Amino acid sequence: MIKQEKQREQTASMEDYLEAIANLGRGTKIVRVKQISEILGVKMPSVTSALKKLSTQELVEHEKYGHIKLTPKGDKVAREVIYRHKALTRFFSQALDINQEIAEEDACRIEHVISPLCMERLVKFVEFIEACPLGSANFSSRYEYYLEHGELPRDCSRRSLRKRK
Amino acid sequence: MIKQEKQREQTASMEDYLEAIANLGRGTKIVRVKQISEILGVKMPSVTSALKKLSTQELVEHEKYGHIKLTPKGDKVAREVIYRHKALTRFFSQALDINQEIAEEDACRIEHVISPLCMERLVKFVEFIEACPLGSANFSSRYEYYLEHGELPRDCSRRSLRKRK
DNA sequence: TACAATTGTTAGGCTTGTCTAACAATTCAG
DNA sequence: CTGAATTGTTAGACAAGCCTAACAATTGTA
Repeated sequence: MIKQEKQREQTASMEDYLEAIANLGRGTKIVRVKQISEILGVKMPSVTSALKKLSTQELVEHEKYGHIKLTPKGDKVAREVIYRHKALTRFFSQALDINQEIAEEDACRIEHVISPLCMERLVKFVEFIEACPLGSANFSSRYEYYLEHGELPRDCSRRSLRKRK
Repeated sequence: MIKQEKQREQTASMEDYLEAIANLGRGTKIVRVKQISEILGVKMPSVTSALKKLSTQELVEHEKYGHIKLTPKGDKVAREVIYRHKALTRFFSQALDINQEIAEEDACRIEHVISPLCMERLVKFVEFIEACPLGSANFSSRYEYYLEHGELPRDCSRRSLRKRK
């Protein structure tokens, strides 16, 4: 709970705006203030003022009543946020067996505060339990058994492993 | 990145204050404004004003220049935060093999935003990989191998499992 | 006990990010 | 092509949470 020194270059809010713009702008689609406001659950004036702020930071291109587009710099930040978002969602849904909706919600909040190291390890962890045959074949199912019954499955020891179908 | 409807009853800041007071007050120790300010990395006037706010919410007992103490209600909130803090730290350090300092830092931030379900699953997950012999005996070491070499260890299949020492 | 050092509070300012109300531009339908 | 509907912007207010400067209470010490 100790406050930390080093801080992110963008606030959670600004990261949300960048992320939303990136997602809405997929494949040359036109991005509108209204859409951003709906996705983020804020009113349009909040979007306008965020766009102004992001413009002065050269993360977004935006002129009055005109197009909205990420600069390369803004796009880079957005892609990083989206990467964290996806990785977290994947961890929660695949590794922890949490339903998509809640997995997304938590990812939305944690994506703004997790450190690069934890992020990297989480990704490796998911890769690992997906890649390792032991993981995919047995780990998940035993974990699920544990979730459901609150105790370890009978085959949860090396000795009995080969007997599993 | 979609903004969510339901929100916590306390802000991250207020949770931090409650957590700090609980930690400082362990075993009838006297809690001081100065200490809180140092732990949280804020100035004393910020603490005073937070205490005022928490008093009106009946989470803290505090009179001018006097003692600082959590009410039962405040203590409950604090214990929940501390529980999340510890569980997250444990997950990062034990399961992801992240050093204590960074594990704590991330826990400090994530403890304020993680959902009850993800929290619960994370706890179960750590319990599971600690309890399951397969986990403790092999899982960790194989994960560490993977972290270090970026590829799966040779024994990462059921067939070769019994050969492992 | 008195004064110096320390601790705590008050007052007021600042930033971030939200909102509402009012107005302006754009778009669309007839 | 023009007026109505929609979309976007501006202006200004507000809450949270931090800060500094100034002052007040408490504590400790000679």
